[in-house]
Amino acid sequence: MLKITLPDGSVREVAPGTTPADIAAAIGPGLAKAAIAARVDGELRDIMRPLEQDAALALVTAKDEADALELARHDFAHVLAEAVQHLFPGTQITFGPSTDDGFYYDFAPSADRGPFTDDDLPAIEAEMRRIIAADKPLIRKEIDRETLIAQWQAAGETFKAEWAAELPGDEPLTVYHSGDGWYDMCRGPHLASTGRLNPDAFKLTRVSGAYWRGDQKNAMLSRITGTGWLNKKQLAEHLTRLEEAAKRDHRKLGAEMDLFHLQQEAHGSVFWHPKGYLIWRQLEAYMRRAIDDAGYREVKTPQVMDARQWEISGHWGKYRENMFVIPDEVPNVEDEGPLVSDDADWMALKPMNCPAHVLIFRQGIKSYRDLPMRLYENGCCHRNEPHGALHGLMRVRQFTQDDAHIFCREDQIVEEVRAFCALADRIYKDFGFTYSIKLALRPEKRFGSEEMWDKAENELRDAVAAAGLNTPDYGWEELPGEGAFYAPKLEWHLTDAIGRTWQVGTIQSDRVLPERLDASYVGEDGARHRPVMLHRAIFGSYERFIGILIEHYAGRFPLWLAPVQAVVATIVSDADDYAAEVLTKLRAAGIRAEADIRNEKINYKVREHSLAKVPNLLVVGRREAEEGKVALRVLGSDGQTFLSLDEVISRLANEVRSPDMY
RNA sequence: GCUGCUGUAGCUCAGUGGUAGAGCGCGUCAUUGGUAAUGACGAGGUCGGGAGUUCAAUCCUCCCCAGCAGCACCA
Repeated sequence: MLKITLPDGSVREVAPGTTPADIAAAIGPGLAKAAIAARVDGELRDIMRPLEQDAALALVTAKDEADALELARHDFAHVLAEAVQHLFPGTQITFGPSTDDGFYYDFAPSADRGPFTDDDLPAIEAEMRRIIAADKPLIRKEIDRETLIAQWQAAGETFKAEWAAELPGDEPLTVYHSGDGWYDMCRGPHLASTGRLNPDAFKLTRVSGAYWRGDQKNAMLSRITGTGWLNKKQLAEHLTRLEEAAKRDHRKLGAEMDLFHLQQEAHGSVFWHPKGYLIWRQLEAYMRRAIDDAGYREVKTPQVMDARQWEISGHWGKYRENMFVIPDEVPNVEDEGPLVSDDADWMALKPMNCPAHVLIFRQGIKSYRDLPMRLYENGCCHRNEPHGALHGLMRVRQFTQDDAHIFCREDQIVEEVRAFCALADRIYKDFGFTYSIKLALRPEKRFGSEEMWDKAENELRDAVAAAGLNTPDYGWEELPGEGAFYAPKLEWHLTDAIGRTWQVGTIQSDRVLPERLDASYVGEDGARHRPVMLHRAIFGSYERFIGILIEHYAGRFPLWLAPVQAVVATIVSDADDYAAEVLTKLRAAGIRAEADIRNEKINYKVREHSLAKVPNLLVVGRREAEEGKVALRVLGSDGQTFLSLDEVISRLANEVRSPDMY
């Protein structure tokens, strides 16, 4: 007999081969119905999988939401695969996991049919519902590896055969059969039967391409993605969340609020409109105050440099596919012949600012007394990004980084990184972000010795500890293998108002570039030494950061960033003169204000400026004009307050200050 | 770059093998109205670009470009 310990501490003796489902049934019919899986010694398992030894057993029900969702999503993927193979014989199955909000399955469609399209989804959904309604048992079986590979090959499932052959270990593999002979190789666990899924809790959302095993060199598979939940309500809530996120889309709000636009003649580069550029200028001014205080000095470096310089820095060899290159000669103006000669010299638009900053450092002889030297640049970079990667402001081909390089001695690294952590902390909090910090450790392909990496990683660890940020509150985590090829890096991941995360800030120590560009300083000993170079950014790029801010604030910028901080709206034209007076005073107080004296009803004006997300609406009619007051309506509130003009001015003048000016 | 989808007025979208329509916006006129849409009239597009099929293409076919969703990429 086996001794099975339940969560309440009680022990049941059962015969070997008893399943968790049997035990649930023995406890009570309610539990038997609710139990969907089991945790056996902590491991999530099928409820129908026989117990073979003494174990601690906990039955899993829908109340264990994380487990229940994981099981359901995994099963949805399984049902999706079966449905597709029913409907489209000849389609090969490959791989289909659960995801954060659902599941997907990658298929290799038959050659004559080609990839799936959106039009196929309704039929597939219907077939999935049929399979769920059929309530087919999902039966786990162990199968000898060679047998399975032979079966897959016989069935023409070459991807599965490849996968099975390469799975590590030599123990038997597991497959899950669903009723009528269909099966997929899968570690499991699964629900006991397809009928455990809620047919109204999933939706196929898209088809797309995906490379086999995530490698561009491999075949392009056809991926069908769905979202899956435990019940209809959860699905509806999820769809609502997606709609809410879509409302914040910076591309949509950017157009509606007249902040910027993109067009195909300059795809990947932004046309900033006056209101959008106003936000940019606020951020720029804010950042300049911050870096001035922190002991940086601002520089400006060339947009175009000779290809030979990029060869020396290593970019020509490692990064050229992302660079825009320019012939260093007068283009051929004749109708005939090539635009440039075969032996043209080449220049390139800078994709990064770091080499230029080293070149500034190298001018003249630097002493240890000059260190740390912190050079900051609003550096406009161009990168020839793959077209499919471009996305609004988030991924562009021309962008401006808040980029700085700190040249310092080895013994200054920890303090410099610590100070940067403090600076970043203050800045992110000013924008209302929380964040987590990750340390990306040495990747497989890397330069430098193990000793150098040990040292570099420890320096960053020490600095984060010195800043007090290596705690769970700051999501402190180390990411093995994620570092740059020349250095480990610290990454700041912001969490926005609706819980999404964005990687923006970074600092990384670099001993490679100073070497390549032969940067040196004279030490106390009179000898030449290599400085270490810390690459760092807080916004990352102005473009992307503004994109993130638009979505974070849903377009309702805090007052100091709002392009238009107040609108004076008249009710009757008799108040026009007074409105002009109010406008003048607002502007004199440094408030970005406009007047709306159009011949429109006040309802119309309120609606329009509210939709335009103007933070303060100052309504003036005859009464206000006579009494020297305004009716202040603050965005997001229903009512209005009547204040004297002086009160409103002093109140707004106080509120429009940026957070670092308090 | 790869797979799929999309591309009609400033915006959102409808539509048809016989050279296009709505709402909003815009303009003009009337209206001076107290906190989320006053009314009337009017202007505005050759239907992403190129080629082909056809008597005839915005609509069908092909190529190109861009956008969108993923994948890959992201110093």
